[in-house]
Amino acid sequence: MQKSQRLIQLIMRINAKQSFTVRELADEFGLSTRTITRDLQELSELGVPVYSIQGRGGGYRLLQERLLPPISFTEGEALAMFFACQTMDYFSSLPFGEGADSALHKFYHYLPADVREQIDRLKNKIMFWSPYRLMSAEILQTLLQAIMICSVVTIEYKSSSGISERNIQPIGLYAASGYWYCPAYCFTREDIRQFRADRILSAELNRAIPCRAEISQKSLLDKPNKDDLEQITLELEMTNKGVWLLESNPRFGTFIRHNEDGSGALTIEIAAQDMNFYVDLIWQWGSEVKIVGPAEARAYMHHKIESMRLLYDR
Amino acid sequence: MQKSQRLIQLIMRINAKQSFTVRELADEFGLSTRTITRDLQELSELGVPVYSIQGRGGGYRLLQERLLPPISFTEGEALAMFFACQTMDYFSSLPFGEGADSALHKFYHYLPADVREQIDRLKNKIMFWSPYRLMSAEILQTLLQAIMICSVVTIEYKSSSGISERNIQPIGLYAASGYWYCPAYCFTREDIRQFRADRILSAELNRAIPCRAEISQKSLLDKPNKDDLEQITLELEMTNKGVWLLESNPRFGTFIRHNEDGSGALTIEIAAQDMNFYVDLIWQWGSEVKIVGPAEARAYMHHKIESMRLLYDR
DNA sequence: TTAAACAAGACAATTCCTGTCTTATTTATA
DNA sequence: TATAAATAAGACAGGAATTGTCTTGTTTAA
Repeated sequence: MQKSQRLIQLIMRINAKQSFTVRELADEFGLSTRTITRDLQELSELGVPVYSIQGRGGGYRLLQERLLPPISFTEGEALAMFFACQTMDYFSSLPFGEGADSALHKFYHYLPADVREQIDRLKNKIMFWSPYRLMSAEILQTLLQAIMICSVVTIEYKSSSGISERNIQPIGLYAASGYWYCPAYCFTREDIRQFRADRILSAELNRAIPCRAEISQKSLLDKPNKDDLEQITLELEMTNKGVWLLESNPRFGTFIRHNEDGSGALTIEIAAQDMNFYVDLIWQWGSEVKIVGPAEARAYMHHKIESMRLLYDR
Repeated sequence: MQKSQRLIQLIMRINAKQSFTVRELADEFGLSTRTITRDLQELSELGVPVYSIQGRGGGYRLLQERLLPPISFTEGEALAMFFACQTMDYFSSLPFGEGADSALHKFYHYLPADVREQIDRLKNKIMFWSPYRLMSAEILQTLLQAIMICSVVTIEYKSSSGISERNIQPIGLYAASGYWYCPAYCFTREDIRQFRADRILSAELNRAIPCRAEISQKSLLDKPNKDDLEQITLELEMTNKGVWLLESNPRFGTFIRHNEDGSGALTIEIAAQDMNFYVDLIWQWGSEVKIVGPAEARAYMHHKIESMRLLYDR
């Protein structure tokens, strides 16, 4: 193998190991140590971040960084990655938010001029607005670490009824509609609960409590099994505007039955225990969406209206 | 310059041009055409996607793709890019969603084994859930194209009052709380309006109408100047739970005044024309958040309560 | 103190790289 | 149809770069 090709191979090889000795590589490539030494020197001059440690047990190390071998991306891919990283920029509260920022710069810098121009044209024209940056990075980081090493975390959680201390074993983290959520097994409630990360006031790894193996196996994709819960049927009627409002709602959109005059109706099966949640949700649409049944849902609605009257009628 | 280093230079040079002849490069590097031919052959064997066209006007071309020179990323950067691309995956309705997907695979494939393992451990544990995928990619693509070439678009828009046809000149695209929005100059209203992309039923470039230069200059960061609008002061009172609810709301969170008993109050300046919008927003919190003033806001609230009573009391 | 690493110079043998020359082939254009 | 402008690729010799060996140092953990 010629030198020019060997150098590229070397980059990949170095990439795969994080630490190695000259002797090792020399044997691997069937070359003398002198040659490998020279190659490494050259790579170093070309910007590959390796450094050497002399002495027994020494060797070459990658500057705790990893290289990527020369990959080629298509223009579309490069664009996509750029904007993807820009998105991450807004997730600065995430442990690797910082990485995204620096990757973004490297990426941008090495792009061919015309792709860069295209990006410039779009830069201020496309945005992913997200309020996630409001979160404290520290707590997310603790949660993330707990997920990785399957540890229990002691948190202070601020629920509507006040602040309480709990031990939880986090299953994952997900961002949805502007908030970070952490599904976790709660040792107090002895069940899986969703915690909103911004309501966790403090979080600390707690190694005293052994973690539950069956919990650490779970992934975010495992849906809680709601089959065994009592189901009820929610019936709604919508005005024309109500239809328009609900059409784009991922929860209800697909269930709408359209009437000829533009109004609509909707029937959906929900878990009985979620009823109040759904009524509160539907409340936001005011008189555009009417709850027809069940009676308990209507009763809760009446109750809400009554408390509004009391609040405003004096 | 030695061959090994020249090859890396060559990659970058090729990257910058999309098309070139052997002669050109030979002059540029001060080498014979034969050498360059050999180099290109070698690069081709190393996976650089160049191809040649023989005959007059021929030359070498990059396979309509662009290469990136060998960049090195840190482990953190690689992780960030991976998750960023995964995010993009959910934005599959975006024109470059597909690119993100393929970039993701390339990226993942070339990562060193232990970084890959780390990603695997986190893959199902961190997610960015977004409902953007519900959007038709076609319309977003048309809008995006219009933004790039500064063209007018004829759209069918579904507002609450029905479907209408309009000519608009898009300024940008942004994703927020699960929807894509397109701020654009509306030729019908003769003003800038926000269009929700999923309510655009069809979109077609319309080159017949000349675009407005002052509009194509605008970026998403240009905030509409609301200084000249009439301002009113909205006053709210919250229960303990109301405080808890509003704390995490980016619109109100920072303005809360806390009382000793845990309840709170809030004063915020808003544009008079946005009042109904704000009252509708506050409505969702029911009796936890009370509007104290101005009188018009309370009147609108009363009106909403009354129509709810009528709807449910018969 | 020793063994295991890296650091780097010198030099000859060898390999490879490069330019030149050559012959073909392809393709657009006049 | 001829021509010019491209690529494709073989052969070969001279020169340049690469390589291995040998050597002398230095650093560091055990």
